[in-house]
Amino acid sequence: MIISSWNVNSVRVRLNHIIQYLKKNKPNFLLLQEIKTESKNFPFSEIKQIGYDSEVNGQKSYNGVAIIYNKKISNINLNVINDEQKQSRTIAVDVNYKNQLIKIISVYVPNGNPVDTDKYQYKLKWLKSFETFLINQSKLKNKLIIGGDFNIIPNEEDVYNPEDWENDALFRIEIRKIFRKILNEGYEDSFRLVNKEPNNYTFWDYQQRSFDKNKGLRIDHFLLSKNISHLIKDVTIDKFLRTLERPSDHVPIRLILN
DNA sequence: ATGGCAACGTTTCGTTGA
Repeated sequence: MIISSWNVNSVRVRLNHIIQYLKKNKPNFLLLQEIKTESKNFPFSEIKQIGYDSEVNGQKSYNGVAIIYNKKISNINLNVINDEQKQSRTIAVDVNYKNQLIKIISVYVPNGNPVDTDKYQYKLKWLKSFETFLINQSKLKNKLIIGGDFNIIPNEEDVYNPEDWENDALFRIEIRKIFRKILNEGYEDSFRLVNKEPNNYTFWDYQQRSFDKNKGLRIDHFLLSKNISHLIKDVTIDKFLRTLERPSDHVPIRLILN
């Protein structure tokens, strides 16, 4: 089974890239973030034409997440946590894989900048309640795959110039500690299980030729509950998508399961 | 070569993102 996750920065602008990606890589699930549209304007029929169904938690202008899939799913859940600002940042489905029930979550964590505003406080509170949800799931011994834009740079090797980012909402110690706490509660950063090399990024800013200079960030992640981490065969970053005309500033990450 | 983002909504600029 193949599961990909991609912050597309507008599903309507990126539709051709998405279709190209589905045809080429044939993931069974594609988790989207920042679709930037209401659910009713999601391109359901264009995606259905190439054999995929879609579940959508949309929002006008900003945020919005979705799951595109070609497997039998159940238990669709918009909003796995209570979002105090009612922003569309999570969607989950269950799938039966090798006789075990696995919950697949597409997540778009708040950015949190600037750090001296309520946007940062919102990120902190949001992450705390997401952490609580994941701890509860862990206690229940549930099997989870969480893919998405976490807006967290986990470590120094995940950013081109760490000293420039020390006080940024993506890299503050306080934020990185929450990420570590989640891992300590029984989750695996799947990419780091298969690749220890620095400078592997999933995002490059549109500005200042960041992609050409490889000035990027690793902020898109696949976390797996440790009770299914043995299923991880490979995790790749599909950097090619950043070279297309009018790309998203993020590229997909792709999880291949045994 | 010596500069330089993009998407949205309502516009033709302000806001947001990372």
